[in-house]
Amino acid sequence: MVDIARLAGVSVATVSRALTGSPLVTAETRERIEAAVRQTGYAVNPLARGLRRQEARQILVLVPDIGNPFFSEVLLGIEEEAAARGFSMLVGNTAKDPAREDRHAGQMLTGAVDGLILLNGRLPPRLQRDRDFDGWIVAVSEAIPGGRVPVVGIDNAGAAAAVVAHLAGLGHRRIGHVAGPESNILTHQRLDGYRAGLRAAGLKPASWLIRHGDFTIPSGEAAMTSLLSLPAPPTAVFCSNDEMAIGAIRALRASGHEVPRDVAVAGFDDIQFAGTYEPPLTTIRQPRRRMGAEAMALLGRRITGEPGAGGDVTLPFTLVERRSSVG
Amino acid sequence: MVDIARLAGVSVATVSRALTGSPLVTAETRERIEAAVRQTGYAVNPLARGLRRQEARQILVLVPDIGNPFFSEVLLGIEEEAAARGFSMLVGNTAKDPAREDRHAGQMLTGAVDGLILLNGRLPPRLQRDRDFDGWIVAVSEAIPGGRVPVVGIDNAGAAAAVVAHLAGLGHRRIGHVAGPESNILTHQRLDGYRAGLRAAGLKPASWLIRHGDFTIPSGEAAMTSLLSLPAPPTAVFCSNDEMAIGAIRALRASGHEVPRDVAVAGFDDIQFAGTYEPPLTTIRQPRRRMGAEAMALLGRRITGEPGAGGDVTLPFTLVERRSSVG
DNA sequence: TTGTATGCGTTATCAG
DNA sequence: CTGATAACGCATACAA
Repeated sequence: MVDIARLAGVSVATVSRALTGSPLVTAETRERIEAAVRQTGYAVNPLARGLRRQEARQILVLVPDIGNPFFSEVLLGIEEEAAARGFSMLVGNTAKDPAREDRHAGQMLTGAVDGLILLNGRLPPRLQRDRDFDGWIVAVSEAIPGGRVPVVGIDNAGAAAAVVAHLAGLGHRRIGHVAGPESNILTHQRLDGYRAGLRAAGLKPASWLIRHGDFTIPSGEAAMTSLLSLPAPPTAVFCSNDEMAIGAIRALRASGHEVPRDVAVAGFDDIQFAGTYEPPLTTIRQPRRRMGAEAMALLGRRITGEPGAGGDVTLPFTLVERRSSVG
Repeated sequence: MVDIARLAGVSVATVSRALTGSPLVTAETRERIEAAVRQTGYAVNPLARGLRRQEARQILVLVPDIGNPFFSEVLLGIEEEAAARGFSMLVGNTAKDPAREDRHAGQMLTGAVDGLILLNGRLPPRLQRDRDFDGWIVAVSEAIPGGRVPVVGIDNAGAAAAVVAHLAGLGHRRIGHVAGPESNILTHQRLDGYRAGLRAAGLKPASWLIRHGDFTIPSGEAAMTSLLSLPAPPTAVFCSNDEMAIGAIRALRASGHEVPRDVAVAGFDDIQFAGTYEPPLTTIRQPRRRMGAEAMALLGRRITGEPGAGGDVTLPFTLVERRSSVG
């Protein structure tokens, strides 16, 4: 910057002003400075600026598994909105490990990042005690226990109920459910919606039609296999995510059943391969990319202290009817 | 830090030395300082440290599409290795847009990041002219034209040849190929391998058995449809990635062919759903996570100036034989 | 072994 | 409108 100043024949203070778009600079002076910048290829040092301004213009996203397509699509939305707002995106993989969560969360304390987006369903331990950062944390998809963190997501219970309504509308009366892990908030929201959907269709929720998986394909296979061993197996199954639905279909196929003729199957999320699978999967489409973008927008507003920052954001979902349920 | 100094009754310089692990500190003094740190929850400001040391302890990964499972798994490997080495990972989505590439690449020039990992097959324009950063750039999977950047990946030609050998070994004599985009380096490497594999099996490469797609499912469908319209369609098809292989299978199914009975299909990459698809896909498994980790390790060594930094890294691939080819 | 002083590159305050 | 200068938080050369 001192070089630019010399080249343009002004002080560094003026260079700084010109570069930050201050109105206190003559058009002519500004032009000289910009010429010097172009000539030298100079670029402001973000570390120095950040140190001075006490901000980093970076945000951190904590993800349990970057490799999971659901999360990576959310990341895409976050990145685009972040870039549009002049923020860079740091990504930390936590693998649901509290120690890693804390290590990454340390970047909030040190000022390395200005905000935090959580995709992993909970606050890192050290942030649970420390409420100082509450205003700079946003969650996506999965609500954070404690209710301190605003969430950007869909109405999971409503979506689950919509799936059940669809299945019931097809004439099914024994509708099973492959739920997620017990501890997961989404599991409960979707389970509640499943029950509500049954009641709305005049059916009685029965706990023996419910199995818990862990959102993986093998767990969906195991859950379906278990359901099939029932004296009166379900004729339709709503799975809490698409991976488990694919697992369920595999189990059905392995035991000689045809989908949806013998058993209808529905998933949740509309991951990339849901529409390509054989049979294509009936599922709930979540606007993942938009969820990411909205979360970043909300966080950005909070960081820059814009007035209408707002709280929770609920986005619309879509029930996508495909061959796994409607043959 | 000044607080810590006061608390421990030493100067900030000593605190700094203690925190950076300098040997010039009494065990006893160090203990007092560490106690003060624990008590206050103090953490070093990375911006200040970075400004002083002229480093950021951050690296940037440029990805064409974060949402693509292939890339996101590589990211996972990069993140883990980066974290292990004390680096944070910034991710920039380029969508193959040179303007975005340049915007992100600017972080190299400003010193916001210490290194760059390329997953998008080319150098950002502004870095093509400027060779100053050559030592701090590493590519994964896809070689960068110009040969200035070390690549971490597999022997793509060898892998393609292995697939063809497998297909030929099954008795196929008309083996088609659905290649990637013309401009892509991987396309050419795999195309070369395909031809080499044919010759090794005593078959003659024929250009009419080759179609180009763009690595998407629909493009694979279109390519296969086109191949099927041939007077003598191939009895086996090697696709340059799994998405196109899935597209090919869809096209075959749509036109009443059964896989692999009528036509055998093989893909490349072994993405998550390759093994779950119906039929499960014969493909080449790339060690994506490890590729990411090795790339970060290489970059880390270069940044810290370790002696045996090395150049290109070629990792082993695996031919995974599944039902799409061996029925 | 520890303390003092300086500079890393910017921005903001205060004069002019 | 512009310039001089202090301060952001830390690491290091130099003294002690």
